[in-house]
Order: sequence, then C-alpha cells, then structure tokens
Amino acid sequence: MKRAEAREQMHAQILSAARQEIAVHGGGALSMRAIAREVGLVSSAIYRYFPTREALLTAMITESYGNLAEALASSGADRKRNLARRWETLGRAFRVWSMSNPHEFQLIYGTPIPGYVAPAETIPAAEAVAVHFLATGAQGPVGAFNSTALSRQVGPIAGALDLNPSGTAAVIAEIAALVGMLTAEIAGHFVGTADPADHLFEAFLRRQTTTLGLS
Amino acid sequence: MKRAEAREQMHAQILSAARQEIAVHGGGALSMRAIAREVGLVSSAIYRYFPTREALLTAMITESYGNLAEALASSGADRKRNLARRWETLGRAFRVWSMSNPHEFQLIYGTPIPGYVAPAETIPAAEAVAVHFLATGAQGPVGAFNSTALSRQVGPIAGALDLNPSGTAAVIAEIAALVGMLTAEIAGHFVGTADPADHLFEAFLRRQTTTLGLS
DNA sequence: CGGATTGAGAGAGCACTGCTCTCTCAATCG
DNA sequence: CGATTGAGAGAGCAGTGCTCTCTCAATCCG
Repeated sequence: MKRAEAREQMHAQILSAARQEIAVHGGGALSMRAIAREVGLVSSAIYRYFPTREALLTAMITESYGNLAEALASSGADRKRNLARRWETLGRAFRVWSMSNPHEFQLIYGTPIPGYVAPAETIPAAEAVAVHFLATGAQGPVGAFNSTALSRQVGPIAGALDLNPSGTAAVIAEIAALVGMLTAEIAGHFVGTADPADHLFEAFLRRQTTTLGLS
Repeated sequence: MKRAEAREQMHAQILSAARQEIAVHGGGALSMRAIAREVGLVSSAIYRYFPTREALLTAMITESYGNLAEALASSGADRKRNLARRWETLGRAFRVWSMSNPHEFQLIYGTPIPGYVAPAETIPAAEAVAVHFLATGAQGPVGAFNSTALSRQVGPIAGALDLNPSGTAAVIAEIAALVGMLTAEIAGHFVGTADPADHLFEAFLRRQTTTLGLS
C-alpha cells in the first residue's frame, strides 16, 4: 500500500515539475533530464513513471484540458439566465485562462510537438471543454449551418446532448474561431493592428452571440 | 560575381532541403545537420549561410507567407465582382493551400518553435496575406465591431488601405477565425464531430460573408 | 522469522542535436 | 604574381531521449 502511495506522489511531483518547466520554456522544449534534476532524480529514473516523453506530454495535455474546463465551470456562466451573457462569460474566462497559461494553451491547441499525435485518451478531456459552449450556444438553429449533410455529421453528439444540429455545428466552428483568436493574440499576430486585443475580443464575442442568435 | 552567384545558389539549395525536411517532420524537428547531409555538406558549413537555426526558420516563414499570398493571388478571387463569392474563393484557396502544406501552415500560424519569437521582418510578409482579405471584406461597416476604441486602433491601416474601420477590425477577427478553423482541422480536432470538415467549412464561409455583410 | 521477489534508483553508454573553433586550400583581387 | 578572402572540413562541447545493467532496500509469502 505504502509503495503505491509513494509512487503516486512521485508521479504528481514529476507532473508538477514538468508544468513548471513548460510555463517557462514551452511544451516543445520540455526536457526529461531537466525534470529529473528538478525532482532530484537521475535521468533514467524518470522513465519508471513515464515510459516516454510523449506519455508525459499526454498526461499534461489531459491535465490542462481539465484545468481549462474547471476555469470555465467556475466562471459562474452557468448561473446566468441570459444566454448571450453566459456565452460572453465563458469566452472571457477562456481568454483569461489562456493569457495566464499561454504555454498550457499552446500545449492543447497549438502545433503538436514534433512528431506528436494527440492520442485518443485526450478526446474526453477536450469534450469537457466543448460541452460548456455547446450547452450555452447550441440550443437554437443557426441559418448558415443548416445543411442536411452537416446535420448528419454532428447528429450523434447533438442528439446525445439534446441540442439543435445546426446550432451544434455552428458552436463547433465558433469554438475553433475563438481558439484562433486566442492563438493569434498569444502569438503576437495582432501587434501593429489591434494589440492589446481587449476591444477586438469584446467585439468578437458580440459577433458570436449575434451569429448564434443569443441576443 | 561568380562567387556571389554560387553563394545564392547554395542558399536556395539549403532552403529547399529544409522545406523538404519540414514537409516530412514538421518545423520543430528541423535539423541543421540533416539539412547539411542532404545538400552534401558537413554540418558546420551550413552556418556559413544561416548563422543559426532561428535564422533559417525565419527565412522559411517569410518564404511560406509568400507562397500562401501567391496562392491567394492566383485563386482568381480578385477577378470576381461579387464580394461574397470573392471572399469564399479566398477562403477555399487558403484551405487548399493549408491542407496541401500543413507543416508550412503550422510554421506560420502554429505554436512558435520552442524559444522562437517571430522577428519583425516577417510582418510585411504576413500583411501580404491579410491584404487580400481586407480588400475584399472590409469595405463596409460591421455592427458588432463598431466601437470608437477599436476604430482608433485599426485606424492607421484602415486609412492606408481606404477601408471601413469597423469592417477592418471585423476582417482581422475573421482571419484569426479562419486560421483557427484550419488549425483545428489540421490538428484533427474535428475528428468525431465534423470530419471531414468540408461541409463545416462551407457553412463557416457562409457565416463569414453574412457577418461581413457581403451577401 | 527468513529467504525469495520485486522494483526504485543509479550510472554508463548510444546516437543524436545546435553550435564553436581552428585549420586547409582554392578562388579572387589588387 | 603575391596577398587576402571565405567556403568547407573536422574535432569538440554541452546538451538531448532513451536503453541497459547493476545494486540494494522494501515487501511478500511460506
């Protein structure tokens, strides 16, 4: 029993050290050896806990999705009656989290690390994030996304969550758009045009609620 | 004279080899030594042409922006009278280019390579891409983006290109949204919901032309 | 209680990386 | 024709992910 506890503690300690590393140097630069040094282990010992760098990254991605989902859950959005306000609250919470944890954001939504392919086990974690937006924005139909082919594709999840198909497709696109906005801001692509991007982001949220028919 | 020619040829040869490397392994995995091997040089000789890996990446980014801008220019969009059709043509050309050159796309719009910061010299190259969308979509006002603070920020470029300020801000956001859509598709984030994403993308373009008041 | 088993950690080593340094030698310039 | 330049070679440094073998303490079981 004790053995298992110690193991779990070491596991957590490594993840924590990795998180610290990533916050400074970014995900692509994550070094197994540096983590080992930080937790006071020799490099090879790390591999007792994570068989490969990729495994460590996957664990971190899952964790980051969880952190983000939690930030959305505790934004107070779900206590709001007005759907437009609710969507805006979610959007702002997303942005605040992303700006506070840019490297975690990039870990999830950025270019995969060289050769890295997100494994299936990260999908439920990603869904935990999407669900907040779907529940808020996909209740009604959205004209531009009203196509039979598209509805058939998103049918399963729309059905499972009791949502409107065209609304569901629209929200999926709007999540991607939101991520695009934040990626651009973090990468500094707005410098010279709309940086700081606060006003642009607020206008963007207004546009989204209009598109989704929430206002 | 001959000397300078040979140097320029070697320069181009290295870039070409790097491009080939990137197409296979992605930007983060770009190896100076592998490039050297491919062009038949010893590793240290590469540094006669690019003082650092970062310099090589910058050169590649600029080149990629150029390729993308050229793909947009030769899409035939600017021959179209109908602005909505024109925007859709640009969007589709962007998507085709991105799907054909995913690693180049990620080089430009993805997570910066560990420790890499896009230097100022890539900005004009990025503008060459944006200009196509601005010229097409930013002629009229867009309600959600009509704020004085925002208009003041984008004022300079809107003025320089003789565009509507709120329309300009809207197009900037829509470019980011478009990039977000393509990033998600390339990263496989639509798998399980809307993959293949053709229909979602077409609906997305419809939504954009509506938002921008082009239809 | 005592021997067998397990597994965490150590350490050496392999093949790779970006980059620096010094050396050679052929092409160019004056 | 001699001096200068600069491309390329080669060795080397500090770092990487990962593998292998070894040790030794903690646990398990008869």
